[in-house]
Amino acid sequence: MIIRLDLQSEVPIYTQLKHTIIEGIAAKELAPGEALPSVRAMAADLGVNMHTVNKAYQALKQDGFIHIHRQKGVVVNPDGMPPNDDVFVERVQSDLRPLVTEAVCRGMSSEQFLQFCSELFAEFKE
Amino acid sequence: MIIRLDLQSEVPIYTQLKHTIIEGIAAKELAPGEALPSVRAMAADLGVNMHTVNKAYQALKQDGFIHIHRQKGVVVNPDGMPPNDDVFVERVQSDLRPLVTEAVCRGMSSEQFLQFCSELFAEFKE
Amino acid sequence: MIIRLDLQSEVPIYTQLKHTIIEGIAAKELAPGEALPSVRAMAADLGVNMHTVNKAYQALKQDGFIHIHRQKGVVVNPDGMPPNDDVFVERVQSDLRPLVTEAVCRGMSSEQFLQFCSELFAEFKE
Amino acid sequence: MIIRLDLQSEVPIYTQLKHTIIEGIAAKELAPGEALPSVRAMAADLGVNMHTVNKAYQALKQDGFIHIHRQKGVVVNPDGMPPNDDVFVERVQSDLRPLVTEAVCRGMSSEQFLQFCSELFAEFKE
DNA sequence: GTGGTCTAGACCACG
DNA sequence: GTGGTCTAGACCACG
Repeated sequence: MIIRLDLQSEVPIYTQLKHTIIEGIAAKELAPGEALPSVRAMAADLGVNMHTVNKAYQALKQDGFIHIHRQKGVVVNPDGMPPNDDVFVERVQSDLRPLVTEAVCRGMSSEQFLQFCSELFAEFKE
Repeated sequence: MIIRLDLQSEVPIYTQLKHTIIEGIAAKELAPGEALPSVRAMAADLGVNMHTVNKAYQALKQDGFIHIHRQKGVVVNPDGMPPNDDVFVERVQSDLRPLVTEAVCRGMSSEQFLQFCSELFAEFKE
Repeated sequence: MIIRLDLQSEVPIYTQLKHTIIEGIAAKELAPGEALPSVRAMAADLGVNMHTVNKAYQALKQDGFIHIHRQKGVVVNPDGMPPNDDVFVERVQSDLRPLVTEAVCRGMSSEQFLQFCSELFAEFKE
Repeated sequence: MIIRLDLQSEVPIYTQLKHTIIEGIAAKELAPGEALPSVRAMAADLGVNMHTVNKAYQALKQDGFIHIHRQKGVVVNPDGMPPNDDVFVERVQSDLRPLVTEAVCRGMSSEQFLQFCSELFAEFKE
């Protein structure tokens, strides 16, 4: 799994890393139960600090995407992913809102917007 | 136009304000050429720091949503909205990506996701 | 509010700080809406690192005991405390279990144990 | 005696093992003088590291719950359990304190809390 | 070896 | 000024 970070981005490195790992799971490059590099190994790989990786891992653990075992190290949650619950639905809706309103202002059609969404789903849903 | 800010949100207040104003334009509550309250007045209204309002206004000006005149004050861009250009398209796609990948992981169907997008467009496109 | 930390303790400093703040709320020394010292001020007061205080604050925020505002700084949750929910009930039960089993082994009577609990409640419930 | 470990728990495995063995003694599943599996056998049974079992056993020996003989192996202390001394009383009180203060904050009644304690004692005191 | 905790110190976004 | 992020480096508990 190739991880590319944009150190110049507004998006914090740990958030980028979190997103990339979730993307890796969505793309089935990372299977449930599969091990992730240790905090130190990942940090060395990416050339970032251990704590930055740890922050991403803790956030992923908090959300239920990964488990952090004392023994096995870090693994993708073998019991499946966190659910499509109300909290997530609300987050999707509130994250979409400013994107859609700006699209409306700029004259991007709903068709084009939906097309982008569909293409992304197609990229991950085999 | 009623502006509700969530002071506990992770989203910076100036970003929330920017989003709300863009939403106001999308909803046609704010028409091109229409005046917005001065930085000072808006700050007093919302009970937030003048710096915060100023930052939101500057960002909106930068993106072409509003004009800031010394005399006429702040107005919604009378010449129309900024375009649906490549930069925006790329931003939409890169903002949608982490949302869609997490949706895929959590088992939210593309149909449900697209439905949310459609509903948002329906809310603003009369 | 006087905070005493035991730097030699097995209990991490940030956990001790978390406990002390919860105790301060239980003792009504800290009222809902009341401000706590900033991360830096608290760290300077206690002679510990900013990050250690921040970790305690983040944990308290996560559990709903405090709010961290960009503007007002850190305040005791003005909307009241987190609820006595199932998760807490289970935590109480699972934390009590090893304590009670060892008490049984050592011949501490349930009367004495309950007495200790009652005294603690009496100390905080006015 | 069935030992269930939660490998995902925050509680160290050796602590969980220690707790379980003390619980076994409290439940009279393990009688004074009764043999426990060797470090090696226990580790194999539980699928954990020998170091982990050894650490639990050493801690139990330190506290006076078990004896470790070169020849006879590991046995529950035949001379009875460690006493209900001041050190234990202080530990009970200091362990109860953060639990009770959080219960007070969350609005758990002392009655409910005491009830949980009583139920646990009832489970072990026949 | 691995994650957890802690420190010291820096820069930046936010207000 | 305040919290958020990030780095570099250290020690320790756990396994």
